[in-house]
Amino acid sequence: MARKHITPGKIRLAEVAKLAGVSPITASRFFRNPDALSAGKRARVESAAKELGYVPNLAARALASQRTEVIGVLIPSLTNNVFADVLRGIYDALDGSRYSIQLANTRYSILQEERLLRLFLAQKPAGLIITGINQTADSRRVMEAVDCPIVQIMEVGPSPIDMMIGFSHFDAAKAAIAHLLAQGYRRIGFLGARMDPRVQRRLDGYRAAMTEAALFDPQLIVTTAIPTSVTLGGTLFADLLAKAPDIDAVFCVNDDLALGALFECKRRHMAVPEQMAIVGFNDLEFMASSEPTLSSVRTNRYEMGRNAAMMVIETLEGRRPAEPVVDLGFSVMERQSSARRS
Amino acid sequence: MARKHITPGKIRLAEVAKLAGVSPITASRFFRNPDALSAGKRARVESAAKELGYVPNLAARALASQRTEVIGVLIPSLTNNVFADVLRGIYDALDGSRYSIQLANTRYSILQEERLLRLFLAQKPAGLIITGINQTADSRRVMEAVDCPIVQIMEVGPSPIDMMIGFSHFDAAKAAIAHLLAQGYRRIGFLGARMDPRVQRRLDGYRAAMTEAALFDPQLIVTTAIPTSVTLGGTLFADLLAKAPDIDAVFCVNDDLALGALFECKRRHMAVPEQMAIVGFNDLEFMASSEPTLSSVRTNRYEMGRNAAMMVIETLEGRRPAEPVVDLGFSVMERQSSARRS
DNA sequence: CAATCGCTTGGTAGCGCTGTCAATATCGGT
DNA sequence: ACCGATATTGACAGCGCTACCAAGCGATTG
Repeated sequence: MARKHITPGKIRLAEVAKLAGVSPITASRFFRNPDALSAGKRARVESAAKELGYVPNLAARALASQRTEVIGVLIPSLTNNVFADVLRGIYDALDGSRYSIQLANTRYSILQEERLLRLFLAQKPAGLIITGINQTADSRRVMEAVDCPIVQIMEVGPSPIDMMIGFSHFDAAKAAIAHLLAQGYRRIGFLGARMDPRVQRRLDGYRAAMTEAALFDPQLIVTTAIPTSVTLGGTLFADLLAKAPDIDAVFCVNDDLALGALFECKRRHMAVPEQMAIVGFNDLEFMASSEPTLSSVRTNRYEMGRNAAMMVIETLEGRRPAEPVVDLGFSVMERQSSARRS
Repeated sequence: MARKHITPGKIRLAEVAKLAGVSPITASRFFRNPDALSAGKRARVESAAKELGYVPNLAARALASQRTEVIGVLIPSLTNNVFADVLRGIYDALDGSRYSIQLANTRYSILQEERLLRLFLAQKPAGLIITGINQTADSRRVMEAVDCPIVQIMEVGPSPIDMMIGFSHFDAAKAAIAHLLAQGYRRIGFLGARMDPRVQRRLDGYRAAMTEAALFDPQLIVTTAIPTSVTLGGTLFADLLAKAPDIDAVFCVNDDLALGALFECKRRHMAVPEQMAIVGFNDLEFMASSEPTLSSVRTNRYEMGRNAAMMVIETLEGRRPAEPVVDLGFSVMERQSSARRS
């Protein structure tokens, strides 16, 4: 005998089948597709499984069926509130389903992403959720070759690998600037941190809006590769004021920067919005309850995660979503910090 | 033949072994314990694996070895910044190791936690990280029966299930109040939300400090079961002021509440700290850059996650940590919002 | 020089489940 | 009563890997 005898207390599918008086394969079917059983056997297997406290061995299942029930999720950051909301949506959608999540953090590196992707795909995931549309050419190739539903999240763009859900960062930033212009602001600064591809597209939206209004001026732009923080928002805003002391508004690529800018204004006794309008991005919870309340661009992060997971599940269950690319849009939340100029 | 023939392109351990000119079992050992091979074979297997792009099949490994290389992590919330930091620590510690993480969200329910725990343990995880010390009696029983390293995180207390890493929420809150008392504040309010066990212990710490100073007054306490938010901080603070208009300071069980209280002070044109001192808890990044800067109790969340994961790994590798219970402490960050009363 | 030891290596037999296909039961229609 | 179609069930083999045991081998020892 090659190994020690079977653990006596261990409950395997065979035990359940024997107690139910059916063959193991029938018991197996009960757990995967109960409708295929006759009502009588279904009830017998069910009660046998409950009586024995049977729990399927997922490793054995994965090995025999050559697939897993794991959905891989690749996100660039665990700290960022934005992804926390997306993740919550994903977990909520998968809660109670047979699928579980394998999470990995790319740290905003597409090379890391490629490495993690290969790692994931080698384990034959049931599906994949990946952030953004800027993968390496190799990553794309690998994903196109693989046979599982893939959803790109956080933004929409041309040529999805498979499915896609998000919104246009370009349009969202442009709309934020349009709002400021409509309120009468003219010298609108731009604050950007971490400059990942999506932030870059927000900058493009800003540039487009300002150029259309014939107000574009590179002096109005301050960016850095440093990860975002409230403190950084204050620092960058100070830099911006040094470069362009005559600005009357500032668009921040996220709400942390906006909050930092607000505090910096307070420190300088600049009235918001009278002397300085502020608009953020994402509309985190605190934006609506600061003093003054801060304008922002609301993005539907929870829904993005939730729908992405649901799109994967539906595809796996053969009900492929009618529309593979979903634009969740955004809305400009106009609050005190960008009220009309007096 | 029971199933279609082996996929031609598939690379299995056997292929690697053949190319390397060794037996499959020797190749297997290379991936699990390279030191057990002679230098020559080790190099041959290594280059064969690389040449073929071999990736082990984890399902087969788990089935054959009767264990997985998955560490289960049970946390109460995905949204809370505090857990985001802990998670980051865990992921960082496990990055590059053979272990992966299975995350589940208990939503602050110990019954959910028990359910998830059973689900996890049925899959024989390599280890387990679980939040807090308030598990159900059944959960405890189940965990004590299982043979894998378990780390309770976020707080320390008596009778660990296995290992434990955190700090005393009681002492931390007490220290925050001691600081306010030392600064001359006397009517110190308490703002609490979500009132989970750890927040409850912060309340106990507050009560102890106030009672010792003969300043305890139940009118000073405002709590709610509602999940925390900045907006809620403002609301609760307003409630507190209605109950006890003569307060001169407020201790908030987390930084979001503290920020909300600060904004509410601004709305009411109450000077901070002259008319109202504020102290938060956790010391999130923004506390140091608000205007005024906000005092808080710094907790070592990232380190907690990181060390917890490392404790699990070390135990798995036979180097059991000398000290199974680690108190990471805290520090009261004294900032403008609780400067000495003038 | 035989006995012993430690280190490496390999053979064998599953781990617990499911894909494939065949066999049987059931059923309505003619 | 017969036929084909459909619904249910089961037998078999094997998914890719590792636990267990045994054997080979050179070095060490009395």
